[in-house]
Amino acid sequence: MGRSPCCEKAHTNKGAWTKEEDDRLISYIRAHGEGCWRSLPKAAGLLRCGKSCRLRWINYLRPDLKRGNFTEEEDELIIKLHSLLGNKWSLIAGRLPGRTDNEIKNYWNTHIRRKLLNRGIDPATHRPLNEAATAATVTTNISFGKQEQQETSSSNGSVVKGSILERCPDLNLELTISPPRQQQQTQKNLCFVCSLGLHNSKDCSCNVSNAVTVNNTTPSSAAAAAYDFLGMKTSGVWDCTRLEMK
DNA sequence: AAGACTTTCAACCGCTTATGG
DNA sequence: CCCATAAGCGGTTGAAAGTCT
Repeated sequence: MGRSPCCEKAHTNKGAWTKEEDDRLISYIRAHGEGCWRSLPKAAGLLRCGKSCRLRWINYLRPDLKRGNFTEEEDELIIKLHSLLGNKWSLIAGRLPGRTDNEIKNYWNTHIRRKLLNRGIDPATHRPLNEAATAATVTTNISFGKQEQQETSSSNGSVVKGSILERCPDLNLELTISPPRQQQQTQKNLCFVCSLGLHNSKDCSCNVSNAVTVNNTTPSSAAAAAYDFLGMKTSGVWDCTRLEMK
């Protein structure tokens, strides 16, 4: 007994999209907005499944997509966010306006992985390769899912998540990162540091002072803490009570 | 010039999560 | 709650383009 198909495959096109299909999808969404993806293909006169339409729109046709090469700053941001979030491409994409999860995932697999390997860094653990080889089971990623949170031990007992939970039994590991789009609409000409939501950082060049609430810390100390955290400048022990960013 | 090999990235697949009745 | 359905996500695939020999 298999999973029911998402659409009637006999009557849908597959493979690369034609210019005409693109035009139909664009004009339909312009006129009606992103509504129900399942019913969209029929309404737009497309022989595609809703999933395919959604993907095409999100990854290729959306007008706010940046396209083009990634900048050095974007590279470094992706690396930092990946070290923090792991393969949560949609979360990472949420921090890079104009970039899609698919694009970032592809870019990671084709460029950044190699870049890190050339630096002698294991792309999976973000630790030096020789260290990663000897401590292969150590992970610095923060877990999100129920299943992952159940992983609290390993053969050598050195899983960071386990030790964090041991040291901070009340820790809420739910990490909420707000999308930057709304801020960017009201804050023009932000420096790179502030574009990450890290206002008041010592590296801020635009001097935008803005409230960043991280639990009970003051905005400025919270921002500084968050910067250190994202910049992995901690002295090896993360202040796990400050992980929640709203 | 041409065939082999490698790289890139759009698109697909199947699973998980969210939502509504 | 439970179930059905839709949306979202991450891993994977494969065609096309690029590079090497």
